[in-house]
Amino acid sequence: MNLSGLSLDQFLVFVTVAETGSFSAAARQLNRAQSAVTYAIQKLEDQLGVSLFDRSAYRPSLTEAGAALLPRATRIISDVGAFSDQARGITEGLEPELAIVVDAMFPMDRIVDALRVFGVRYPTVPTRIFVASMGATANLVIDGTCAIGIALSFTSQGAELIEHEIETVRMVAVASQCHPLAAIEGPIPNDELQNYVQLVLTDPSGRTDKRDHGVLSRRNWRIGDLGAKHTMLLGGLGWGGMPLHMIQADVAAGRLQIIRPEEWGTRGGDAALSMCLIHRPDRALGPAARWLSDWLISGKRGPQRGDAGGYRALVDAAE
Amino acid sequence: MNLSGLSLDQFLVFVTVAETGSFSAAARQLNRAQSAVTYAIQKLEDQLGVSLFDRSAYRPSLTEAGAALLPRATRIISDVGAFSDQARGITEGLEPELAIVVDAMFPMDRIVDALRVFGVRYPTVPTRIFVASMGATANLVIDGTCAIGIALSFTSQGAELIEHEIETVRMVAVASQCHPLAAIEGPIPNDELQNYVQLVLTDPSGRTDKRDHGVLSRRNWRIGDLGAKHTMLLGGLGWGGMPLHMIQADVAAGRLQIIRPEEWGTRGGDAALSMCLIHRPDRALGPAARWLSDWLISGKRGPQRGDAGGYRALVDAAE
DNA sequence: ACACTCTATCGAATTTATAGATGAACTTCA
DNA sequence: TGAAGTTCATCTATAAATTCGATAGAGTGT
Repeated sequence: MNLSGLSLDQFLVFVTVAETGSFSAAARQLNRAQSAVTYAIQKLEDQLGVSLFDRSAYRPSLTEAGAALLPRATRIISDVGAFSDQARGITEGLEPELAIVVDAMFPMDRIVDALRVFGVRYPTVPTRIFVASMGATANLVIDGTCAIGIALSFTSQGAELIEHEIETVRMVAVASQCHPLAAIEGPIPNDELQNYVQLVLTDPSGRTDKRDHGVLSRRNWRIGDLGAKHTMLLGGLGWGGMPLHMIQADVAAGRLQIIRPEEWGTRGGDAALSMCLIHRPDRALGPAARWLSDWLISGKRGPQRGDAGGYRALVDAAE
Repeated sequence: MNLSGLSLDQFLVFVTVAETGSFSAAARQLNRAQSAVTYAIQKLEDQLGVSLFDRSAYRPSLTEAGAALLPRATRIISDVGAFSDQARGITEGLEPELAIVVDAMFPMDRIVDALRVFGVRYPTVPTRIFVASMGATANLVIDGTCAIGIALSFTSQGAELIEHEIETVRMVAVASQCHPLAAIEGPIPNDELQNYVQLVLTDPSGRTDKRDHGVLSRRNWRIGDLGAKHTMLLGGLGWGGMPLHMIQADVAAGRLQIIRPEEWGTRGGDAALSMCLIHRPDRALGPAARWLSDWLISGKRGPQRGDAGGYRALVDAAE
């Protein structure tokens, strides 16, 4: 990698001259002698082999080449600004980056919504989002990969994790429209269900392997990924439980049909899983993580697409 | 704007040390003394107030802060590389940037396809795409705003522009499914059409105002924008001509119905407009513009989404 | 015509980066 | 376990760069 001797300062001077429209004005703005500005630009032009400003008039004007190169220079300067902003944030106690893990069953638009506001509130904190299933979610928090996680509450049992309930996800059993079970109205008895393949989300982590939740059929296909399960349900490979919010569109479009296993109905009405925000008690959350946790726990919603206010509304929401 | 005294060289050293995993190795790679590398990193850490490497072990390792800041530094370095690549391209005769204008009727995916390959062939040439209607297209080429344009051939008549035909666009008359005309099968006589509003694309530039193409009705609504015309047709406000490729999906979905004005049918079968690539004869095209022209004139297609080969195929297509 | 502002240039002073040498800590390998 | 080879921090002298301040020539505006 070769920088051909270019320096950041040259870019800054280039951008400043382009903005102010004059070498002298740029010098004043940068608190430097005008000759320093002239020197910097001349050297930059020498190094690039390109003339950036046309000095034939009283005030210099960008050449075609200068105009074409300016956007890249501006971007470099603003990236450097972002770099030092982030560094300053770190010195002031902000976590360098924030990793979170979200259970695949959790409605992703809640997360997207929160992160939209988060990005405005903490522009310098890079975030890393993992999506995992069941025990794997808690594991990423336990091993410290992620500062906070959103998981099914029972998956973190046994580990010392702090839980805050933030939402319940309604689970429904569904089957493809073309599946035999879809034709049955009303509660479906157990022994009928047992004739068909049940698609069961399996825990790749082994943390909850012992427990099986709502497994009614003898013929189980175990799938590690909720998206894959979704696809298989759509493909008519079997029946299985899904979070309501993920299959609502399919039900409305007639691609999937909600079915009512007898046992699910009696056992506590419709199945509702409670999702918790979890984090390790022995690791203090940084300011950004704390803010995001509070936001999610409080159930706040940011301004929605189509709301009035635009970016301004985001800034307000971020306090 | 304050750069807090940061220098590009520091970023380069930072990235190099992170890549090589050692101060000494970085020094060798940069052809500098090891003390210079140590000095650069120390100074950077001082300026940021953040420790970037943990030197407690034999080999330095990135601190958490260093790891978080590294991506931004890498990006800055690569942006600077792009900047000097672009500058070098300009010195070697590449045009600083390429502006083209495309008639709204032209199938945009042809352009997107060409630009995908173009972006690989000429990564340093920023492109600017205008979309305009009728005479406005030619005007942007005539006044020099755009080096090349894609326009209906008749819109450039009278001006000295070089034309190359590259494609014909089939025009069809359509009306909303719920429009009375949609119910009529077979050719529709003129005096029947005259009872309904015809939506006519108007030329905002005045270049082709004299000529009216295919205007059959007495009741005309003139619209300056093809997308708006599309929307109005969908809304059932009238009938009008549209490029076939733009309304095919609507016809298939039953939102629009193709109708057959008697006069259109007799006058030269189905209306086909020939689209030309145009440019000024008195302005030599730069290498990038010439390449793009040749590509479009030759009717080449780049690798499509879903084709094998991925990025490699793009590079091959770009020669 | 006059005062003002602009850019280019020059020399001197200052700041900054660099190589090279040295020492302490660590790794590797026999 | 010991010897040879690395690695990084530190120091000094030197080389390179950037900066200022002054000056000159040219354009602007009143």
